[in-house]
Amino acid sequence: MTQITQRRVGRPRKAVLDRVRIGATALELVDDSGDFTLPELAQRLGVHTSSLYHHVDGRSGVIELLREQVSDQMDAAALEREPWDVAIPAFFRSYRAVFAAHPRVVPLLTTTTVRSPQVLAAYDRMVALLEELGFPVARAMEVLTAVESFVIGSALDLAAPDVMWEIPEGVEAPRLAEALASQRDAAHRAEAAFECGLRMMLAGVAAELGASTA
Amino acid sequence: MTQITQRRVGRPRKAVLDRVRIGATALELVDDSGDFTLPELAQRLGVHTSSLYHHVDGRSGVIELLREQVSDQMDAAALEREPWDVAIPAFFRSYRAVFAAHPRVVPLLTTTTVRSPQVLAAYDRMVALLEELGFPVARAMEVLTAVESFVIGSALDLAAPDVMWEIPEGVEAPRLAEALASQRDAAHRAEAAFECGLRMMLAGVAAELGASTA
DNA sequence: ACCTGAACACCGTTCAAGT
DNA sequence: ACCTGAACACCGTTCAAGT
Repeated sequence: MTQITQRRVGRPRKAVLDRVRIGATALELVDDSGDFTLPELAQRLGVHTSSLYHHVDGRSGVIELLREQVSDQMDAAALEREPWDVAIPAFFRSYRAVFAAHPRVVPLLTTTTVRSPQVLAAYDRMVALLEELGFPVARAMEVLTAVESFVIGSALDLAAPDVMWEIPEGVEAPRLAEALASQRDAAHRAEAAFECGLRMMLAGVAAELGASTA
Repeated sequence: MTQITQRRVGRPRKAVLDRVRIGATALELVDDSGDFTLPELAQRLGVHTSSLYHHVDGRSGVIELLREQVSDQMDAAALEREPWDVAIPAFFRSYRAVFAAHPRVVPLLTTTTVRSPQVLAAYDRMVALLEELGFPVARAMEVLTAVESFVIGSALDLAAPDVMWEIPEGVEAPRLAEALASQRDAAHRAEAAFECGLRMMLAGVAAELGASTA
């Protein structure tokens, strides 16, 4: 019986790795376990840790791939809709929906800069929309950054433990305790708060516009 | 010449470490370098890594201490003011100010649950305020969580690199590019966006109240 | 109770060797 | 160009030994 042993050393005829496969596998890993290490990732890919360095710039490079993976799933086309107060919430809902599907990646992506072409295109479009509404450029950026902060915070809320607040023994917080007790499950809670905040933000845009043109 | 060599082994007469000193030193370290390791922390404290385990539960325990350090600096008393639309922004400004003073700790604190008595007292008071305004409990929690998400996102913005968005070569985003160019320095930018968002959120509270009681 | 020093498992990164 | 295997520095955690 001839054992066909695959060659184990040297360059394979066809590359076994590519950036997309690495990114997709890393996303799976984070979805499953909440974090990733390069050895774990390499194992899932059936490869040695050092092989990864031929395709990505170490751990931080993998995080970049994670960002690309989720960015690609956002619905940038949502911003083509009319009018602005349909387009903007539609985009941010898709933004949040992607993170709701992958909550555990959120903490990994909070610190770095946005470079994704699609996401940049979306923000470019939003700046244009806000300017059309009558905001001067500087004000448009303030509004946009404020909304962005809210959305990022809401995404983090998805990754948070079931309870955002926990009242230890001996601490008096009766109103908060009652309010916490009245909440539904975690997923519903986070979504309701997001929708509420989105409405508040849109009301805020209108108010800012009034103040800005007056 | 008699060399007075300090004893180096066994329990010291008086404990050299305590939780507050560990927390304060960890905060310094994160302020300086953006992160911390237990060996680094131990070195600053003039002690061996393993000594830390007599006072805190490893690395995650140190992160808890960091949370306590910053929570203690928030102005929970701000919520005693009147009326509500002075009290609430005053509290969140102090909340943000603490993180503005320690931006690099923010990414370390995003995932865990709030347990700090002072902060819980603040949220308890805010629930009460919102209920007095006429919100049912469930709605009050939605509003509060939305504002909290915005504030956390804004705190993260402080830790972010100078530019939140970066347009790579070949990517078309003329409006966004222009808007980015018009911005002032990072600190000013983040603060202006925060103040703008806070105004928007307050306008949103008013709008929600109208919708809720109508 | 509290600090030490050694030990362990694990991680990220580098690099020469192989095709 | 791309995978391997060994190597290195470093980290978090544990624990027996010492006072």
